[in-house]
Amino acid sequence: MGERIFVSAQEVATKAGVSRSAVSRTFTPGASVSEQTRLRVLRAAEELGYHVNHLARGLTRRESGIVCLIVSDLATPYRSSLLRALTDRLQSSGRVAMLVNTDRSDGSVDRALQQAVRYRADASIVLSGMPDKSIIDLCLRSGQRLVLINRDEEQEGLLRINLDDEAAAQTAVQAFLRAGCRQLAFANSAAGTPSLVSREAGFVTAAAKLGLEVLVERHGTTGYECGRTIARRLMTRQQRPDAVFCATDLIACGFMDCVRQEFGLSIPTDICVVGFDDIEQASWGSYELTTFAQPVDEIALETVGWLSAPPKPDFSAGALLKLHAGMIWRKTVRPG
Amino acid sequence: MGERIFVSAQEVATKAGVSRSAVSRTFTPGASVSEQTRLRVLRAAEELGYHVNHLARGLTRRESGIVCLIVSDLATPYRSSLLRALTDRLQSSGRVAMLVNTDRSDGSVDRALQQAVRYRADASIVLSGMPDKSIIDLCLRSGQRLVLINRDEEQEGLLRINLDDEAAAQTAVQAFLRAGCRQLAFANSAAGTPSLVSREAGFVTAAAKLGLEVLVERHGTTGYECGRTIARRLMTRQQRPDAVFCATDLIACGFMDCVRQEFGLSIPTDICVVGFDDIEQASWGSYELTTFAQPVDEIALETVGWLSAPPKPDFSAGALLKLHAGMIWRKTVRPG
DNA sequence: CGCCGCTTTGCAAGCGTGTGCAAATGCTGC
DNA sequence: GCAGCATTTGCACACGCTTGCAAAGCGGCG
Repeated sequence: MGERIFVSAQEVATKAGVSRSAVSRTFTPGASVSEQTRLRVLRAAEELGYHVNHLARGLTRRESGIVCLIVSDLATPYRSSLLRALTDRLQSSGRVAMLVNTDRSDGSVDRALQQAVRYRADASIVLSGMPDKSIIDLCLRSGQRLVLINRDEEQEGLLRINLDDEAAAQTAVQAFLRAGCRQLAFANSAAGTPSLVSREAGFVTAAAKLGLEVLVERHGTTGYECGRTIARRLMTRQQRPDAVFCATDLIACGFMDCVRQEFGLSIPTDICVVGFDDIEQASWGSYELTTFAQPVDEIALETVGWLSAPPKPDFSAGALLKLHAGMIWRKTVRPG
Repeated sequence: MGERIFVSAQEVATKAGVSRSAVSRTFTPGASVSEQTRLRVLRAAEELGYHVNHLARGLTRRESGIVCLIVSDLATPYRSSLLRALTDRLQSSGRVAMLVNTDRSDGSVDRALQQAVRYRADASIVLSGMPDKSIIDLCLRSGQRLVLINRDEEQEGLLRINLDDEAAAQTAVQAFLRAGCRQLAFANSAAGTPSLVSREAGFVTAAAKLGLEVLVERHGTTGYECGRTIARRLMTRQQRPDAVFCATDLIACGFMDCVRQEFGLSIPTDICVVGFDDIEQASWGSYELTTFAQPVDEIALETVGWLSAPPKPDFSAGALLKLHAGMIWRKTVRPG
């Protein structure tokens, strides 16, 4: 037990009666080996249970195949589905994902990136938090590719993927108008994340352009409970809203449950609701929430596409990608 | 761009005016270095932006610090919360998680474990699928620790963590009886996962002991839609159940939505429902589901505890840990 | 001042792999 | 049989780190 007995390329070489280089070349795609020795090596490797040591390989190749995913709120529906899409794409491109959970202390995004550097990750994908500029520099200097998803960071040399939150907000306003709503509201958490901020701002300005004011309410951390609390606040105002855009589907679910159960309202008759993310629960029978879909697969596709792209100065020098979040019509907004 | 310029221990050594060993020892807890040189090394390292290369360290130490998590259905509430607990505990024990998603093809659990061997992972934790015996052997021979969660595998030398599904099922039967239910049913998927199987078997035999028969319905893959379909089947039988134990909270949610919306029943007046897992949605206002809680934190705790334990033959030689799933009383079962 | 014991330091041999370079091999055409 | 060429092979160094071992430094005590 605990012997840690690995078979090395040398052993395979002796067993197959070739040099160690031959073994190495057999497992290096595109290297020069004759078919005959290749087969002999493969057979010997099979019998001995040999597997290339990727730590050693990463050491010499200066390319580990590791991509670091830096995530918080891992157990949240949207985050976990993005995570699934990313790992899936990464794996089918021959890479392997290293997962760093930054739920605990703050400043841990920086520590996560240091971890990535220590393991010589080829790239890091940040789904949460804002890394310090000095750490970003460290990563870039280490030749690490960096992708920030839904973050605002003006640094050059990295890929940023954002959604067109403003456009979505504008669409929401129009949908509410067509449904005949007069008093708009926005339900947000107090987290102040870039995407949340721009959804709110987009909604407010789009409404303002049409001469409408919106009641904005912010509270706590992004999630179900936040939605419930905001519903209570919003529905006890003298000016009750008849349309509310929730910054997140989770918030929307909480909002709807509270509004129905504690205020006896029915959706969309009394009040229209729109969410954002299109988590699985949004399609459940209790909600049937009209919402905007996070293009999770597209995000993953673009991300690992960029990782695989040759380092052309124009492309890999950094870019901002703005993806579209399409509206999913369900039953929480009255059709125009 | 893409220069991959790393600073090595040698450079730090020259800058600090010491030998390379001194640098290495500075970053090795418990090694013998004088405070004076330690500080000099740390300063030089800081200025140069040096970070120990964990690939190289893993090579010599024969201990990579990597733990491989093998998961399917990553985006599912229960799985993602278990994943969060595990990464959290792993990180605070100084390890790092490598995530392998086995959603795609079958046999991929085996490939995932091979991946773990290639990266010389210290351990692998399998949350899904059944690895082949030969691969398990490969892992054990490689000195890798292996943890199977909710899997049935009779192999020696690894840790298995299961829940006491039978006990939970028995508790459910009793709760239903106390609520005055007469016709029991079990809603399951067709996945045939060990935990699903033993929940069903436990429920059926516990009922049988009390002279009750249960209507068992299985369909499709474990999830919300499965619950809806089963509800339709169960509620159109001539013998309608008035109590149903769902193998999973997701199934229960689908079941409840369908039963309320398509059959106009109310819970728990017309029918009692119990789920399993205690996912976040179970506590949402639309469900308030009485269910059994997966002891996620305890699972994570036991797992990394075992990983850290010294390889005593009696303990680390393998063990079966049966954890308790406590009942969470909400509002889908009439109180006795 | 010399000896002893303890801590600190440097040397050098690994860990397992990739790869440039030169030697060896095989093959073709005369 | 031999020159000429393409392919295959082996040697040896490099990658960045840990660690056993012996030498060096340091302080105390007789």
